[in-house]
Formats: sequence, structure tokens, C-alpha cells
Amino acid sequence: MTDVLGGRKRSDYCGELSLEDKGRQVSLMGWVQRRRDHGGVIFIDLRDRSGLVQVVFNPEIDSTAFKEADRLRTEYVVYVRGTVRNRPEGNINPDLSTGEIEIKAEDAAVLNEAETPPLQIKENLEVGEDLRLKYRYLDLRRPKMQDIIKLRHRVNKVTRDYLDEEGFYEIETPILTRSTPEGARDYLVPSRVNEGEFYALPQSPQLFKQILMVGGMEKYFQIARCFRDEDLRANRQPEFTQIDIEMSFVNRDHIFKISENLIKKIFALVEIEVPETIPIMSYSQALKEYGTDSPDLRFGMKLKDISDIVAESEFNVFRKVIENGGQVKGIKVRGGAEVSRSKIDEYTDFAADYGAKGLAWIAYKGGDVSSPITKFLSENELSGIQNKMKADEGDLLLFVADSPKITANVLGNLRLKIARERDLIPAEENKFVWIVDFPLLEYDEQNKRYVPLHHPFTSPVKEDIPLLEENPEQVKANAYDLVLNGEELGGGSIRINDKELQNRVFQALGIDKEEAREKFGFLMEAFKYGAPPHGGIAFGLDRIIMLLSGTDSIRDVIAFPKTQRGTCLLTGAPAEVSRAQLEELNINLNVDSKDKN
RNA sequence: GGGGGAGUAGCGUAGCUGGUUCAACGCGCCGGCCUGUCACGCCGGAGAGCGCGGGUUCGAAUCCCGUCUCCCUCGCCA
Repeated sequence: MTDVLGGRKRSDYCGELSLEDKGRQVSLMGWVQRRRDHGGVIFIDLRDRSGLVQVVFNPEIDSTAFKEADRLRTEYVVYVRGTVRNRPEGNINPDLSTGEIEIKAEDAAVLNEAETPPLQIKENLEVGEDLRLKYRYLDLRRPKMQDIIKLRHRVNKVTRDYLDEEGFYEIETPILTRSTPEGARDYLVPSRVNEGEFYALPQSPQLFKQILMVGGMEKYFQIARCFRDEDLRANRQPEFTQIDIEMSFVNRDHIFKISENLIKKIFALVEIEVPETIPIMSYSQALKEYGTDSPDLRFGMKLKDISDIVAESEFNVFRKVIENGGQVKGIKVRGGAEVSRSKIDEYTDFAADYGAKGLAWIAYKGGDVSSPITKFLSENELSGIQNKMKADEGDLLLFVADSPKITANVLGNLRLKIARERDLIPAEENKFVWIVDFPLLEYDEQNKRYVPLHHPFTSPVKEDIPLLEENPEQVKANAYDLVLNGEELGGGSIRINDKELQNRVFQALGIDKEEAREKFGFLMEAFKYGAPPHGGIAFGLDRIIMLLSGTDSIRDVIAFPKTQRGTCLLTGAPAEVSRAQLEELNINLNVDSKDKN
């Protein structure tokens, strides 16, 4: 067997060399970032994952090496041996971390040639993302991608180290498992051995981690891949990763403590400070004031309810909505009175995207009140509104009248949009908050039944348990989300560990005994044999990496991500399979094989 | 399922109110020159027929229809 390196051995990484290494002979291996041929002297920027260093080839130093350098092209893989020396006076490159030194080449060898790459390996690349994904291995050579992948590794490492210190076991759970009804659409995998039956890929290891608690593992974690067959977004992939945690014999505060410590260690990697204790806000307050359960607390512009002021109003739009159980809420855009009508039209369209039927506005401009709705409002109502909204000259008020859900959704998103537009968000600030006291369940208008807000194993808070049958909507869950700057980092709950209580929750959800046994029988069975009190949490690893690295696409934090249609541009997945494979699985397709051009 | 944006040399774009810009500019690439550059410089060169299919027209990147792909987004999804 021949040694592909010909006995050569790397001694150093390019980017780690400095003046301290002056005079040392080093052996480097990497890629040619760039070649500058001056006829009599050739410079090479040599790149490995640590960075760049300049190599000088001079025929007076070594003519063989010089000749080899003549062959070099972009992205050739090369070996260079030479001496570290400081650069001549006036030739220092302050933009390069190794800019004070260079390598005087004494030997060089091409380890592999490379075709001209379809995209240039440089920091400020201007390339379509589809091309980056197709040639991901080239994209990954870019320093920015290298940094992100490295950061991701370090987050994994910190997570493992910390949780290990705290006595957690890292336990793998099945990828091939069974489909469970709630939540997202499952990815299915046909079973060859069991004709007509399917595995599902896990949406999360939820059931397994609870069963591990019954199994006496007490403290479990996993950096777990999860799969959901739903439409993609800038921050959503069909397979994504969670830091999944479950503990026995704990209450909410224990989970908070572990979570806060973990988040502290993770964010320390990018020198973001996490407060000693993270403040807590109720779900109802978050929804009331921010219109969302993941509020961005870095700025104000809170939602204000003016329903009581306009309940009896002449203005039908407001009054009728309130009569029908809706509400009228608004936000104040400080200094927003000067915005153009077309801007307000834009806000109206934006509101419509989130389901609003309209957007009412009042502008306090030039000592006057300008608004299409004031003529329907009494003096009292107008002053009431101005008081409630604390509106001053120059302010713009925007109102939505609709069901509480739509009102919150519209204004919550409008608040964010306007804040971003008007640059009201202090970028340097970080506001962590725990959101607690979620409703246990929610009425699903579409299917006319209650569905769990979190999942069906979430424990109700003790005081509300008696309400389960009479007033299920009033029941609060012992669930919590950790939110940073309007982004949900993770969420979890204390679980039900009592069979009776679990049955009552199932009942409230309209899941009868039969169905419960069918779907979760194994969990119910497990709970018969001494299930400890337990609870846990799961953090969205990809989104955390996005925040830490300041990227706005989840694709940038995953080595091999999928496109919006769930395809992999690198491998061409998903792809058709052979007839023989399908036959073995007893699968008949009722689609024509597609012809792509 | 709905709304919006994009698809022109290897890459990023311009041209898109149709015909002496039916293809240009920058980067990259190839060749030559250059012993201190580092977005090297200078000289020369190759490379696309405008995502794909169809139509309108004397004539289409430029207009129309269909279709594929990528991105953002509502719904969906924690």
C-alpha cells in the first residue's frame, strides 16, 4: 500500500502561525486560495480550516518548488514545506491574521488537482443559494461556513459536557418508530417484513424519554434528530435537531435551573450573557401585551385593549366585533403620524395576511386628528382612546377589531414589522424570558374538538385539575417555553405520571379509552408500574445556532440542508426507486413517473 | 392549497415600452509579460443565444400561455 502523502507529515495549521514561529521549518497541507504570479516570484495563499498563510516561491530558494508552484491553480490540494519568516519591511498585510509572516517554500507537491470550481471560495460570495447547496462541499470551505459548523460542534460539546457533569445519561431512541396521531404529519417508512405496515420517523423522542423515566434512568438527554413532514420556512427544516432533556423527581424550578445553566454555557461561547435568573411571564400576559407567546421584550409598543371604550360605539365595525366576543386592540407608533397613506395601505395588506379584515388608524398630526374612523367615534370615545393609548402629537395608532386570536396575531406581527422598519429594536440587548401557565388545551375550530397546546402528556397545574371536565379551556398547563428576543429557544412541561389523571386529560381531548389504548397503550401500560414524577424540556438546536451565529436561514447552520420543497440539491433526494424495491415492499404507486426538464 | 419575488457566459448582474447592444459589464478561466504581491498589474483570448415547451409577429431575453426550479410568506408546523 502506498502512502498518499509520500511520507510527508503536516506540522502546523496555516492560520495558527505567527511571528512566534519565525525561523521554524513547517510542513503545511491545504488548498490554494489564490496564486499571484509575478514571473520571477510566485505567491500562494494557502488555506486550511484554520485560515490562510502566504507562501513565497522563489527560484533562488528552490527551483524545483518554484516549478511546482507554476502548476498550481485555485483549489489545488498541496503540500508545502518551508521556513517561517517575517515579511519584508512594508509588506505586512494587516487584513490577514498571519499577515506579519510568510512561508519561504523549500519543497512543494501537488496532492491533488482541482477543476475550476463553479463558485468562488470567498467570504463575500454572491452566489445563488441553489448553487451553494448543489456544491455544498465547496460552500463549506468558506470561512463563514467553517465557523458555523465549528460553533455547532462546540455547542454540542458544551451540552454534552455540562449535562454529563449534572449526571445525565445520553441515550439514543429509535428513528424507526410508530406513528402517533397528534401534532405534525409523519414521515413514513414501509416495513418489508410486515406487509402493509409502516414505521414513522419521530417528530420528537417524547414518548421514549418518558418511558426512560419509568425505566429508572432518572436523567436523560439526547441531541436528537426530529422529523416533521410540514412545509418549510426560513427557520424550518423537515429534519431538525433538538437538545432533548427529561428528568425524574423534579418540579418546574429544577428544569429551569438546569436549562438556565445550559443556556448560559452555550451562549458563553459567543460571549452573550444570560441573567442569573431568567424572568417569568405568564402566557396570558404575553398574549395580551405582545400578541404572541414568544414576545420580543427588547422594545415596547405593547398592545392595548380599547374594547371597553368602544363597546357601545356608533362605529359598527368595533361594536359588532365586541358583541360577538371579539376585541378591539391597538398599538401606538411613536412619531408615526407622518407615514404616507401608501405605507398605511401596506400595513393594511400586511394585517390582511394574518387574517385581519381591516386596519383602523388615527394619526395625531399638526394639532389635529386625522383618521377615517373618527367621524364614527364620540368625543368621549376619542379622548378615552387617546388616554388609554397615551397618544401624543405626532403619534400613529393602529387598531384591529377581531377575535382575540386574530387580533393578537395581527398586532403581534405588525408590532414586529414596524419595530424593525423603524429600527426600534436595540440589537445589542438580549431579553430572555420564561413563558409559563399555557392553557392545557385549545379549541380547534376546524375539527370541532379540543387539542393539546403542547402534547397530551402535559400535566395540568394542580389547582386547575378540578376544572378539567367543566371548564377545560380554563385549565392551565404545567408547561413552559424559554424565549429570547422573540424567538422560542425551547419548551417543555412537567408530565402527567398518574394513570387516572392521564385518562381524564384524554377524555377532555375527546380521546376515548379505546383510542388511547390503541395509540399510546404502551405508555399507559408503562405508567402502571411505578412511573416517577417527571418532566423535561427540548431546545431547538438549529435555531440556537442561528441566533449564536447571527444567520437568518436555518440552511446556513446545517451541513446538508434541504430546499423549500424538501429536496437535497447535492444528492438529488428524494428520488424514484426501482420497481423491484417497490415490489419487495408491496407498494403500488398511483402516480406517473415524473418528467423533469 | 394561497400570495409575492427570481431564473441571461463557470459565477454575479445589465439589457426586458419587441428589430444598428441578439447580447454587454464585473469576477473567474486560458495564454503572454512582470522578483514583493496579497481584490497584484499590464496585454491578448475563449466562453451564453437568454430555465424548459408552445404561441403571437416579417422579426422575441424582450409580448402571451403552459411548465420546471430556487427564495420569502399565509395556512400548516412548536
